[in-house]
Amino acid sequence: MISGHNVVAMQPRPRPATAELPDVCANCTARSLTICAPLTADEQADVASLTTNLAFKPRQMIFHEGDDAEYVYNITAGSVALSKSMADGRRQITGFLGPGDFLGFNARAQHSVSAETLTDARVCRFVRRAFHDLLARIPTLEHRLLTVATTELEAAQDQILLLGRKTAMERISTFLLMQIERAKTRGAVTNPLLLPMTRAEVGDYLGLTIETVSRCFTKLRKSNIISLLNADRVSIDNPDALAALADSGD
Amino acid sequence: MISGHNVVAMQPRPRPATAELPDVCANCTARSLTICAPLTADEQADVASLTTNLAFKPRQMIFHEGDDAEYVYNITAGSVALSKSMADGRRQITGFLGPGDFLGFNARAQHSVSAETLTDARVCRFVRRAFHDLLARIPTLEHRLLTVATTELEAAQDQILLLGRKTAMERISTFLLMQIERAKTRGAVTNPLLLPMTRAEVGDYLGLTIETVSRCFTKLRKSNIISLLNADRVSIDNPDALAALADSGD
DNA sequence: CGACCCCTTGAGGCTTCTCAAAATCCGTGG
DNA sequence: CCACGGATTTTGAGAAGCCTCAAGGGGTCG
Repeated sequence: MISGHNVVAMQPRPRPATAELPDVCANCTARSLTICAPLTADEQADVASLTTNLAFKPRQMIFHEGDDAEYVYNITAGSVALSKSMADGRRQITGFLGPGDFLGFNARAQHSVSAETLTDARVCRFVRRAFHDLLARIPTLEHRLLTVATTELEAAQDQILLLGRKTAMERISTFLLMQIERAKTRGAVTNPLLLPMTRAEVGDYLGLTIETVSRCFTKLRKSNIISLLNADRVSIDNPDALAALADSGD
Repeated sequence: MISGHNVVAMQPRPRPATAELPDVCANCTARSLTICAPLTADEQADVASLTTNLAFKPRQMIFHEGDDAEYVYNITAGSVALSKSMADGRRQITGFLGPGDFLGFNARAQHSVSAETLTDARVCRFVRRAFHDLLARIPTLEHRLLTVATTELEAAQDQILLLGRKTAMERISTFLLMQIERAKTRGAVTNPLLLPMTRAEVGDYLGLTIETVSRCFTKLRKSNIISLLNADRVSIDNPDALAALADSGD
């Protein structure tokens, strides 16, 4: 058996048990405004009229790799993991997304990754075709999306460097720093840092096994660089040491 | 010493010895047409008026990671490698580009990767600011660029899966199949396949050492799946076996 | 023809993975 | 409030794949 993921027995793709929210979600419009600003009031109404708001529970699939890309989503609350899997069950998480991020915006007609919630989550859903029409109507929106896409591309390049050339300790250190930055950007508490993902998910994101992830956390703890208040609550005691480890090994 | 690249002694960033071509390159306009089609004649003239055409020799840097992103480039001929490096010289190639691909189109004001030619190459260069103005003037162009960016993002996700979860044999097999697809898309000869990059560059792309790359090629050769006519000319004798190896290990 | 560079091959070591078991956490129910 | 059960995390021992270091082979260009 090759490295990879504790195989979750490839379920026959249960459709997500989504719950339609009662009305157009105020958060969504607010978020879209944040993302696509500056839009006119008419444009905002245009965007809002196309959205359906959905709520997901933790560990629910929003869509699967290979599915027809019928919808485009914008996350309004919660965390989502994007992943790709191989036939034998090995899994790679390509990114963690949060409020404001787009999901399922593909060039092709099929989704290239799967999307699974890590926490309770809410999304605005657009019919794909309508979303593309919307982009054609609102160049500001398309421009904004291009900026988002190139930013994601840069993040992907960072991840490629991490996976191709960094050691386990460097990956974990980089990951923790990344999560701290995310929390800052979101205005969340950065210390102690809350990790919404399991060790298995961290491993699947960093190209490591769950055991290696755990061992690295332990090593950081024994070096007094972090403390584990909880499996998913990390106190960052020595950020400088963490930054040093992120680029120069152990 | 950690895995990585046969250190090329971090040169003090020699400026590229570029050569200005005499006039607006016909290829460039044609290429832009290919890429941004359908543009009106006026729009084409608009694009062409902004370009400077440059020629590069093999192994020349077009720009470095961290440099101010003064220009955006479009490749009209030749191959280019994008890479990121770590302080100790470990290098990761994030992608190989060819005719029609854009270079240096960033959200940020600094380049996030370095760009180096693999072969003789020609590029159309745009002043960054002028290029962004151009996008604002020609929504068709911006739309096309968004499609390009999302396509590149999907390629990056494939690369992330490869680096995070595939074995050396799987990486090499996947790589060869990828190169065959590229050649097909370009209308180039697919068999024997011409590899414009060295073993070191293949290694830096696949997150492997030069020795491991070489050993995998040898193994494929001894399995009668490929033949090496030359270090950089590969005959693909059993594409099906290669495809099988790409996803299921050795 | 020789020098240089790149590629190939070999031997040994190290990081990470695999397999296994113990410890801890957390929700549930008494 | 405490006990129980399942899941997750941690820890340990051994194996394996890939890397490191080293040397030899082959092609190209002056």
